[in-house]
Amino acid sequence: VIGKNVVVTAEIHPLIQKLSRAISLSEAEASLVADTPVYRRSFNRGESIVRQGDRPTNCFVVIDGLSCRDKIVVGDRRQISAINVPGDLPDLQGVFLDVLDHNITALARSEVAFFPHKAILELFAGAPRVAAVFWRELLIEAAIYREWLGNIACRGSLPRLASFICETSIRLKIAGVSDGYKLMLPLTQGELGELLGMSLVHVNRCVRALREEQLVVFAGREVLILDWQRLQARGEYDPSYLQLSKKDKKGLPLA
Amino acid sequence: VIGKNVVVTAEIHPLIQKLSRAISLSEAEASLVADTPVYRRSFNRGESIVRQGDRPTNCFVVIDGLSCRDKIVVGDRRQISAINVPGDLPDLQGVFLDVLDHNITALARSEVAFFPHKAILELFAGAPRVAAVFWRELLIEAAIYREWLGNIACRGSLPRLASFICETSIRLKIAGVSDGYKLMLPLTQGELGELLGMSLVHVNRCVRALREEQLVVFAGREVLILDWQRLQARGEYDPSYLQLSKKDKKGLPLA
DNA sequence: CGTGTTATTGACCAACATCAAACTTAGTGG
DNA sequence: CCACTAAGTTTGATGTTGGTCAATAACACG
Repeated sequence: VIGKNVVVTAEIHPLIQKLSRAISLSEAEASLVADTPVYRRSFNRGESIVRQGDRPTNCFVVIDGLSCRDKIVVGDRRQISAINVPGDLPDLQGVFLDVLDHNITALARSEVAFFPHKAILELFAGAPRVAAVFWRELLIEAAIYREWLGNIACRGSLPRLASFICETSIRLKIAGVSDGYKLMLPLTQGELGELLGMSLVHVNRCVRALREEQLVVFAGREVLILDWQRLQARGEYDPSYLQLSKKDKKGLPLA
Repeated sequence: VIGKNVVVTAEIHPLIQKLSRAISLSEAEASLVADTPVYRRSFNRGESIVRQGDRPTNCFVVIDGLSCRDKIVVGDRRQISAINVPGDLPDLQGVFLDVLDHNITALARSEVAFFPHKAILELFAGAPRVAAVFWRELLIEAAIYREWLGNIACRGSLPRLASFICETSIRLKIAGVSDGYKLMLPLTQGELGELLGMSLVHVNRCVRALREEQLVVFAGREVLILDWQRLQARGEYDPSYLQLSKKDKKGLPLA
């Protein structure tokens, strides 16, 4: 739990850190945020941060690492519906809805900061600009789902994979954990398949195709983008749904 | 524009009507809501209510009719990513994000009530319980997207169509415009295809299959569910993501 | 060094897309 | 009321994408 004196604290309050990226907080807002108690916890790859059926009383912000939303769909098939990057607040759902309909699972060792629902409700009531940041993020999350729907429904497998890499590159770069070309993405090809709605075998074929086209190299838990523009073209990727600011776009050769 | 005296007004303020279904408004809340000015407008089938690229200054609540979110994905393919039913507030996006990344198009003659962004922001600041209603709805919308992702990615075409009918039946029933068995759904099979991510021809075959299995009849602009339970089974449909209350479930033989 | 996980490749097959054409329905104007 | 048109539906034939099965190779970890 962090005290009032934010600036000189060794550990910056994770919510302040997160919000400062989006807006510049006033003194009053900052101290309001700084008052919300947090406790940090780490999760290893494969661990559930929250589970389907849970009725959480806490919410959390991702400080570091990578996680995903997932759900068992039919018999044994798992669907991954979203990737969470540092700065995300993936469990707003728990604040407003009773019971969780999916899991959030760590894909890499992740550090998260929990804080009580009550705190975030008070924050929303007391600092509308902070609430607006979260409205925006939730709306962008919805826009990402729509984009994925379009990808899975309309595009072939290779553009689908290419689009995913483009999107994730941008999101990791905004989150400050990638330069946009070298991505730390510890996903197995099986997980990529659960994400993109295709079989493990076919993911492999697409990965190979992207390598042969000199667009992307998959190296263990890293992904290297060799040619951003051609990759974007291959994925017919238009990032407008991400609502990027000019600052966000810097450093990526977006068409 | 509606005055303060809500109860005796001939036309009930559409937002009050909408919110009363979710929570019981206090006097103070009701009068706050009643103060937000609205103007109504009708749209014919095929008309855009808002368009990709717009920077709207107004938001709207659907009073009656049916509409969808849609977007041109690749060359000429349109993807429909969501259906809006009466009571929905589909353009919260415009309040918090600059530019719209998709259209909202009327699928049947629709009546909507517009009100300025400023009004809804004031409402959120002044009535947190009202804000909570909209948080919930946006989160459920996101849950619906996730469910559709799972459907398109994991399930065959017939369960996909069956699931869509189950979901829409429930949503129309909650909206108060269907008994859950007879749905007013003026979608062409082409539109169903854009919605489910399959070709018009294949939609037709699935429609026929559902008819032959005596589960659903498509009659012009109406859909009749003959056997809810078997339809649900055929679609492997689990509505938990809709966060239904007990009241909502009444009248539908959900497993 | 062995054991389990992940990646890679090939062969085969099914679901669904595409193409093409006939048929039905609804709307329009004479 | 009928003829005409446009939109939507239905059906068949054919082709392709990507799934499934199966086996091997490369790693990773104790």
